[in-house]
Amino acid sequence: MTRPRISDSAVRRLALYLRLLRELRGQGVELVSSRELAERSGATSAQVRKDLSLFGSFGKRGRGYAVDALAHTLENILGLGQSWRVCLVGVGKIGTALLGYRDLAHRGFHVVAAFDTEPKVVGTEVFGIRVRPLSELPHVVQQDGVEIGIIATPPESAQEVARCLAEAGIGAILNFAPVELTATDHVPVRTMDVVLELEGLSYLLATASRGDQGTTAS
Amino acid sequence: MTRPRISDSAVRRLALYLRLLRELRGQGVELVSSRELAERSGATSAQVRKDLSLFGSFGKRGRGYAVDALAHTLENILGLGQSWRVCLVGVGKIGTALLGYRDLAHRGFHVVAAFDTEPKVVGTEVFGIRVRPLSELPHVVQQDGVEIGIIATPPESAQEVARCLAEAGIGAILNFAPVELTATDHVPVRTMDVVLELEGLSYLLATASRGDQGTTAS
DNA sequence: CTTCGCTTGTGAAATGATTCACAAGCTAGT
DNA sequence: ACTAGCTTGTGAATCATTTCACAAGCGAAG
Repeated sequence: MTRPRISDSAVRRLALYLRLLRELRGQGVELVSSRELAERSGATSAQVRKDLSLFGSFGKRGRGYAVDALAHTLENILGLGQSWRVCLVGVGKIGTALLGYRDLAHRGFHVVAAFDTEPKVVGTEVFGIRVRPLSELPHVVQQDGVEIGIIATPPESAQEVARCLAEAGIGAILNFAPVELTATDHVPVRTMDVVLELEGLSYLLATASRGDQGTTAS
Repeated sequence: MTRPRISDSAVRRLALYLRLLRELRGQGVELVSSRELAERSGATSAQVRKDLSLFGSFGKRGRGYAVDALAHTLENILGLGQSWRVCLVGVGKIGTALLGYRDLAHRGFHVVAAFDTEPKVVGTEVFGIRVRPLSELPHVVQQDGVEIGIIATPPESAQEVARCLAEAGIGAILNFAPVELTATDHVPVRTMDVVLELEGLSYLLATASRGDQGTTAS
């Protein structure tokens, strides 16, 4: 019941634990140890216990954690007991792929509106969602109580769209455009950038092939 | 010229700096200060200087950093002077979107092969890339020297594909399937998970709407 | 009822990352 | 040549996260 400051990486791990717990629940498993959760999530058992203990004591010593109860607790903490209304801005290739991604709805994220500026796209239906002109965004977000906005526009427009979403009272933004979004005070933004991830891998490859011919033991 | 251990987040920032530097270079800017880079990248100026100083001294006191020279240095460090060969496994919605994403090639990541198991897709051409049967993966990866593999399969197959890529001698993996990949020793994996990101935002929304009515100052 | 094996919960220690603060140094202007 | 105004590079300090290590507790078995 305490509400501690909790880091991004901790939240991510908690979401991962929840995913595993749901899977285990589906398999009829009733108890799971921190060691087991750790193995499946790539963390250490101490880390798992520390993460979970932030919010209280949910485990039974000697036995582990009750899968179903812990799943419900995490759902509460993460706000995943309820479902969220999401809107999508930018129905290009990525946007279309997202609209067709059934898992979003299954996991509680319902895309209730989509927007674009391109006249060829506006008015069409994509995977059952009608594409509206961007100008309707403020009205729809307020009217329908949209909580999360996904930006899948070209990078040039992303900042402007973010500002627009923020002004319309959106609660959070998931950004696929490869730019750093600023000036969205109070609205948390998370950016997913394929190229940036690839560049991170490039660094590892480059250092591995250069000096780091280490670990050539045996 | 030193090769320090460098954290993931630092690498990400360096890639971001590089992106900004290239933009500035395109605008004809020759010098940039740490303060300016910081503003545009969302970091602090001290952070920028610390990051850059890990690899040597590139700046001129009183003036800043030479845009072009620093860009080249970062390209070297990150391995982004060269181009990389990438293969894609899983030509579904996300896979198709990736194949159509021109920026990958522009940034030096060339998709040279695509694989799938679905008979309807195998043999077709998607955005100019012929889709091959998965069975050809080991041969192609070795023959063409593919360095990076992108997994865009359903989660059930992802682990198996990762193992296959690793055995074929791939250097790194970018994973879009919502599972933790293990058993790929020595092969770095980076996972991009839309749902996990949304769940992170969900946590923020949930805590914001619950107790945390703080910062309600006038 | 006692013992044994296993697991949690958690202070304390270690490690890692970021911020501070300032000496050193460059450039332009006088 | 000197001063004024910026900016870098970096040790030290702060802050955050992860790992360690172990007492406390549970349940099964005898």
